[in-house]
Amino acid sequence: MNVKTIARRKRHARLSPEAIDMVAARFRVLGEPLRVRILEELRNGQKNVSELVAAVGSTQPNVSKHLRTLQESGLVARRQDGNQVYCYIDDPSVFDLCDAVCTSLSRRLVRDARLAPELHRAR
Amino acid sequence: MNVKTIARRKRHARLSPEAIDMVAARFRVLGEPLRVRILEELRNGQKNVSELVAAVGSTQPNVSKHLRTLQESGLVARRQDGNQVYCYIDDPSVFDLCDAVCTSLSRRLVRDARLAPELHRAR
DNA sequence: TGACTGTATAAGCAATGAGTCATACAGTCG
DNA sequence: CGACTGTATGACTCATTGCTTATACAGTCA
Repeated sequence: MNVKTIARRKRHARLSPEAIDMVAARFRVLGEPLRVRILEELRNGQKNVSELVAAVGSTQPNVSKHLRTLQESGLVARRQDGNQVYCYIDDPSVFDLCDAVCTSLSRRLVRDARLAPELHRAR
Repeated sequence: MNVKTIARRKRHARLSPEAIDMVAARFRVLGEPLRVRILEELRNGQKNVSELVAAVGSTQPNVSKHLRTLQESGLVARRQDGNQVYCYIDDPSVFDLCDAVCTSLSRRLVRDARLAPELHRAR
């Protein structure tokens, strides 16, 4: 696929199969709670792997693997400093996605609450 | 979780584990190429199941199952009309997500092309 | 050099989920 | 009613992937 195929895409034009695969792949990376958690932790600044392990409450190999996934997708970058590896957000637009989803979900929750208020009454 | 917990979330405040799970779940729904394809097909208006099956080139049971997933996540709604079931977008903000990902991906592709132009030269 | 810390990787297991096939169900039409 | 069409569901297979454990590798410090 030409490099700028996606960029040049007209509004509402059909995405190519390759483009759809890339879009779905990006969403799939964000479809894992632990990875979203890691991104949230990095939202306030870089952290090294150990700090992330402690912050998200998982094992070091597991966090390391998720960081690899996040890096390969271009969302996170890593910088080695001596013994440690510092991770930081490489594509801040990912937070726009998260915020948009939060907004959409909260709208839905409020709407559902209106439809069935008895299920959501404060305790 | 209180209904408006997500809605009231402060900017950069930490998301609750439940909120993170919900966000990841929404992304996971979008992490399947066929589902993105179905959403794209519905972008220009409602379609019944048979039309979707023909449009996306999959089997009827498979499309039906993905439609169920899309409906349960609140992205798509269905309306029965006689023998047929018409599907339509129930949360148009999903296209904002897709477009944002496309923009991000194209930026990355262009950037990578600058770093390694020989890999992206037009054939 | 050797001991230690921080990170990455490999192997194995278990769960998830996409796809297929067969079939059930519902609506229409004769 | 029976035949037919459109859609949903259940059972199954297979590939993917998250997690764990053990281990390898790299950097630091004595």
